[in-house]
Amino acid sequence: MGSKGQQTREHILSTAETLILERGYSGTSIEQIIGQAGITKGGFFYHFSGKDDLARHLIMRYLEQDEAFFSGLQNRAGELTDDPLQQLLVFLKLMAEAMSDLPGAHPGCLVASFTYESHQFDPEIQKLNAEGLLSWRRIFSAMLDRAAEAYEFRDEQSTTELADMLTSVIEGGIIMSRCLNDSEILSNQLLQFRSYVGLLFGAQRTESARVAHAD
Amino acid sequence: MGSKGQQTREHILSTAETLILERGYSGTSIEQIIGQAGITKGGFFYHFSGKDDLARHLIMRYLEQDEAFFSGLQNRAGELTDDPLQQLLVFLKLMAEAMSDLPGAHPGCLVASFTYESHQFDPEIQKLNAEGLLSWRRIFSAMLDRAAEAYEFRDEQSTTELADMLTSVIEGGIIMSRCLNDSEILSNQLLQFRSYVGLLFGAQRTESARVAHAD
DNA sequence: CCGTGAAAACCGACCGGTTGGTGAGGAATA
DNA sequence: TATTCCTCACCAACCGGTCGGTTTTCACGG
Repeated sequence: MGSKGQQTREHILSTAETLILERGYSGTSIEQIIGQAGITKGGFFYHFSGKDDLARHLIMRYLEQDEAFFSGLQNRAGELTDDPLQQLLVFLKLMAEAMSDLPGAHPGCLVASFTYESHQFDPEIQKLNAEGLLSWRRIFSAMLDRAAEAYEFRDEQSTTELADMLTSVIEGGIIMSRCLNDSEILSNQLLQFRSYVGLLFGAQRTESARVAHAD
Repeated sequence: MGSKGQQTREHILSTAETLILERGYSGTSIEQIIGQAGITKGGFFYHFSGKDDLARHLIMRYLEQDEAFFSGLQNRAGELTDDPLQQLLVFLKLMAEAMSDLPGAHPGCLVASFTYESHQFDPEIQKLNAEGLLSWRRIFSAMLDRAAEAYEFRDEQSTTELADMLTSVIEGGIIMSRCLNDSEILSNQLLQFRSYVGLLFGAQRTESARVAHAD
């Protein structure tokens, strides 16, 4: 499949992503990337026109992979249950398990990394970054809307805000997991959010044990 | 008060913090900092022994300021109500208002910024960073514990996980607010978390009306 | 199966500019 | 006037990026 060039290109991208998540974008030199990837400067600049070009391809790749990951979980949840709320709860549980299964702490989110260095990037990359967040909002709020339609929503909580809360909890959980080097935190936070959703929808059980009883 | 030197030192620190939150630590050169602060390189190195020394003083300063901010909110909440749960809910509301009142999006959290560049820093700074997160966990879980003692906690949810959720929601909310340039997101996320706490403690309504009545 | 030629993939020396950092000395301050 | 505070010229290392040249790859005619 992938020609030699495509393989190298992909190898550069994945090496660069790892390094950048550890050291930041400005803190990662092209020399470090090529040293780690085992190629030379000329090889790098054959594949990318410059460092910004690398950055652009990095987020695009990251957003694609992330969306594939989410839709994979969504599909599995859809196979396991037909109820929209249950699908959401299963989705969250699966994600929590996936995060818990990671070897070591979560490597980090490229969108967050770039956001904390936003002045280094041209508007195009910043826009891609923001669109990533918005696409997650879309994915999550769509699931919430389906659940809200099937069940009656306890109050008029905006599904957008709830969707954003999931993103927030993920981003914040990643930071805490990394900083404290405790991979359980992110997973626990996802389950806390799941519990919140359960309470909001008035669902009676989330886990094997029951969690809440409304009113 | 502050002697001339102390003033300059403080000016360097605040200038550096602003720049670093925009551009990252590695992405901010000493020349940029001194250019913005209006001093020369020699002046900078009179106050700090190097860039890492600046970084160390930056987080220490940041953590101090942050703890002062939190305890300020806690005191105000303590003045307004005696009930521990109400204090927590007021605390969260005050924080949400403070975040909403910010001109533009939240400038960012230095702990998060450093975490996404962790390989640039020596273990001492990483430890300071982690201790910052742990101190927030302590502050928040202490408030939650007081509320849990006064009210009976619906289930055995760990207050530590809840405390971490507040930190997560703040960190994640900051990222979203900055990336989407929407200062309301962070504030909304805090209110979502407040609503979760209310539900967990069995409180039925959240807004200006009364918030909780135990069982 | 081989040879071949052109395009694709890669190398590494080199460049100008920037980086973090130094040190000798001058100005402000108390 | 002694200490504190700051300036300025300078440095070696490193940065992103260029470029002329070499190797690999592969379709295609023999």
